[in-house]
Amino acid sequence: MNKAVRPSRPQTRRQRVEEKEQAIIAAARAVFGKNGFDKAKIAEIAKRAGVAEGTVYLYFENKNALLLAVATEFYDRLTHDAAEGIKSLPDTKSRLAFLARHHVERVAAEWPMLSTAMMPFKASDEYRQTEGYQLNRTYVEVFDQVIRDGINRGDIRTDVPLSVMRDIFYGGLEYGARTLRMRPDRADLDETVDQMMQILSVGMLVKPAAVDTDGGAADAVLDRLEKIATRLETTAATTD
Amino acid sequence: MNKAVRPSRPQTRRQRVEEKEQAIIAAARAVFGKNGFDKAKIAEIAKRAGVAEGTVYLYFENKNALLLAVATEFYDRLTHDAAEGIKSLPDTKSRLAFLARHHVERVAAEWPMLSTAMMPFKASDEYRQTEGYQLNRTYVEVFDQVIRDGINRGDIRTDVPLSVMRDIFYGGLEYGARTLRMRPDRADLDETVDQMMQILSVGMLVKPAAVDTDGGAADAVLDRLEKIATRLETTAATTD
DNA sequence: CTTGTAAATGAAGCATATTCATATATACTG
DNA sequence: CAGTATATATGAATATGCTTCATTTACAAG
Repeated sequence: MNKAVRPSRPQTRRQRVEEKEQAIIAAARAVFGKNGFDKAKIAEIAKRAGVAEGTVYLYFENKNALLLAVATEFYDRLTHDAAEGIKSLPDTKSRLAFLARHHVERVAAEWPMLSTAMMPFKASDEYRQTEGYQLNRTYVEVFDQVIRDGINRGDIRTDVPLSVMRDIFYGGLEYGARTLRMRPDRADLDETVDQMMQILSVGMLVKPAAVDTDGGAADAVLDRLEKIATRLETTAATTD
Repeated sequence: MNKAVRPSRPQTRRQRVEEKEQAIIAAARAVFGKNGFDKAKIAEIAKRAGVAEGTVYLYFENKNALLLAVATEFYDRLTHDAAEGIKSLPDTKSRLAFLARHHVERVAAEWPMLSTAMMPFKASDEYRQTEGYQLNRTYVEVFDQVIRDGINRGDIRTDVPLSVMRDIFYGGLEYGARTLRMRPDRADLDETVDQMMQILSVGMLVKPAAVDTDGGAADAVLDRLEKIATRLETTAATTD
């Protein structure tokens, strides 16, 4: 129970433990971020966190669990900021643009960690059973909601499944982020994202111009079909 | 020099060496493919190839070099088949469709290997200096050429850089391939690729060409429909 | 002050990639 | 064909790095 606040630095025992846990996570983030998961040594993480090697295992079951902790913090922030960012945006297009900008910015920043981070998860066919998958799932839920909303508003085409849109959106952005990071000329982030959105939005949005993508052919077919159907329904009650 | 062909199994010394090298690569492909790079044990590869553990290191500097050998074979085939496949295709749109189908099919098939395969390369910021990057570069050159050609023909929009198109194309397809592989319901590959192309082509192709987004399919349907309607109208002579 | 418990330590254990001293097979030479 | 140099092969030894564990230290309660 709480007796009194000791004037010394660390307060209660529990608090000191939490602090240490944070220190280890912070150290891990730094070391993972430097050269990726594989090259990161537990020894270095321990040293940075100011603990013995064995202590790390008092807090995390193994190296993967440590990565998961780092990834969880990252995804929590990412998801939160994504959800927060679209709140004030009124239309589907600007929401998607925001999500794209936000994603690329964050991913490009934490690239070394991320590229390897999800690897232990993504590698296997059982990816779906991993916690890493769940983190990602929660994150992309923000995107999914924007799309569903967009469909209700009539902004988004309905002939392509959500999952396909999601894959193209995030797959494309991830590659884009990587390219951005590698480029020696450090091409402008905003400009690149704009360009990506030019392709993506045209492909996903049902815009007035795109309604007529096929030159009205589909409409003509549908019209004609309706007429025939009506006629068949009214006349022949005999079908096979 | 070639003396005479010995009737025994292995011919010249050089040939036996090459055979063994191939055996090791084949074993490595199998083992990498099973559970990815990390979980693959050199010991198992050696056993499968019928050599001692140390022998592997006579042929390949280390595990990474072995992966590179496997990846090189994969990419060589991939690149060759891609280049071959588009040769007979006349228009930009069908070429892109072919490249997409081809890519997804191959990537989905060799997923466990690939997902980890490029990881040791992709992880670092020096990716561009790796041989893995070069393999990829050569491969996507096929795509780049299709796009450049498409631009000359006026099929492809010019307001978005090639690199952006490339990233979205292959990034999207990679994610799509992964999803396809994970799906328990094993969604139809062709259908999924079609859907992806619906987004990608609208985004990349120039409008006028997009008037005919479905390659004239709608027109064909309409024609057929008209004929059927006419026939129905004339035979069952009951009109309203 | 004593003692039980939580927390921490770093040396030992273990799994694997890689190296190396040694052995074997092959080709060449006289 | 024997002798020898060279290429090839071996598997035990080494190195590295994650993980465990017996021991120690710090803390809180009585």
